[in-house]
Amino acid sequence: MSTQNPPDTRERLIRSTQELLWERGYVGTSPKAILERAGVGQGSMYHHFSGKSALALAAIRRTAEDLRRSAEECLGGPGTAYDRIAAYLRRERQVLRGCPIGRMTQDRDVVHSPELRQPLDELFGWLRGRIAEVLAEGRRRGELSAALDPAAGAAAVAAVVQGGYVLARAADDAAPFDAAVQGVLTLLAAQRTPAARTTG
Amino acid sequence: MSTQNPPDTRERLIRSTQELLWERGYVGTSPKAILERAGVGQGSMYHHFSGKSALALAAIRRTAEDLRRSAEECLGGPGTAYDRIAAYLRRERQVLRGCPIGRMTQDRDVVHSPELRQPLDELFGWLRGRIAEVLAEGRRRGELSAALDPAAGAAAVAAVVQGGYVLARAADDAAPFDAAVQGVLTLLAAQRTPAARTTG
DNA sequence: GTCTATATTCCGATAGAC
DNA sequence: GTCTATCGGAATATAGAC
Repeated sequence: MSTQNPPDTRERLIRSTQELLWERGYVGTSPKAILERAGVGQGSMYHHFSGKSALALAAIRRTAEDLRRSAEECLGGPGTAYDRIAAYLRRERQVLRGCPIGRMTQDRDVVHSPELRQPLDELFGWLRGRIAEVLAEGRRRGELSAALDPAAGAAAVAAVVQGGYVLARAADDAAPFDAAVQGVLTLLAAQRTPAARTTG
Repeated sequence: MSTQNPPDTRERLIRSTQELLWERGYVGTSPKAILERAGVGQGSMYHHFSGKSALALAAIRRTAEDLRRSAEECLGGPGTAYDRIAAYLRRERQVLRGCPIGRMTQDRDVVHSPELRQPLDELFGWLRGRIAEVLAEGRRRGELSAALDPAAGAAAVAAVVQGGYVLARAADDAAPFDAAVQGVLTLLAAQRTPAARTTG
């Protein structure tokens, strides 16, 4: 826990690293670039962190926490299960920048390090579980068909988001992301029981 | 077009690059590593290619061609529209290695280069179009509900595959990929008209 | 065509002054 | 705590022999 005053050196280092990891990935992010963006010298970084990987770990954990909070805002919101999934899928995103955590899965040094991979595993594990809860609740309430498997449906919803980023970046256009979201929502809407179709 | 005899130097360079781009991405792949894997000297590479990016372009194009052929084998196969989508989603994959083309979308140098991004755009553009064709055909034949939008459904199917890789790599486990595929197939199965439910 | 030797720059980390 | 100076090694490319 750091002091919550004006961003100190340690805090600036973490935030610079969060940005750079998002933009360039782990391999593509050099300590030098981090220091320049943070506006501090090399000595500061090695005073606060043992090296690049320790700083990356702090940055990845911070980003994962932020994403989790942001997802919970939608998934824990009001409305039917379908409404909450739709809110999550349609929430504002910088589609062409991709997912700051999802991108880490394409970085060899990250997935090969148990420490660095752990926050990724935890975030996506939590996300799939949380979406599955919402779907299961919808089923219990009679909003959604009993034929829907919450765990599988949740994995599909989470995958559509991550894959949507990939398709959008390949096209340099957010349209494929939006189409994928629309596609899975249409499929999910068909799982609603007649009684639940008053919204959406 | 190269000679199709025993793999010559140029061919070995391309294949080494295909492997390394898959394993390490563009930024993480050095000419030195390519040469060592191909078993040739530095001079050979700069004789056949102008540099790293030209060699990467040849490798990416080759990989995209291979993936396209492989996808067409499933999508152009026999059976109902649902069967063909299911065959594509369930075809054998090295899930934890990820998609060799999808991973390129997380590489800054690749998406920022119009030349290097083009094969990615073409492959995923073709894939979404091809899946949409299959869905549209299924709708015309009365196998699938008229409520299903082929383009959006196709984007969702393609996204589930790409996102499935991301979830699996984060978990270091293929299970989330399989769950996502199962999830979207269950949703798609619900779009089949009663007459088409003799298979699957 | 293919090789080795070399050039230049950047990487990630350490040393030590202030 | 923060800075600059420096290290050993790797990245990408060029030069030039064979």
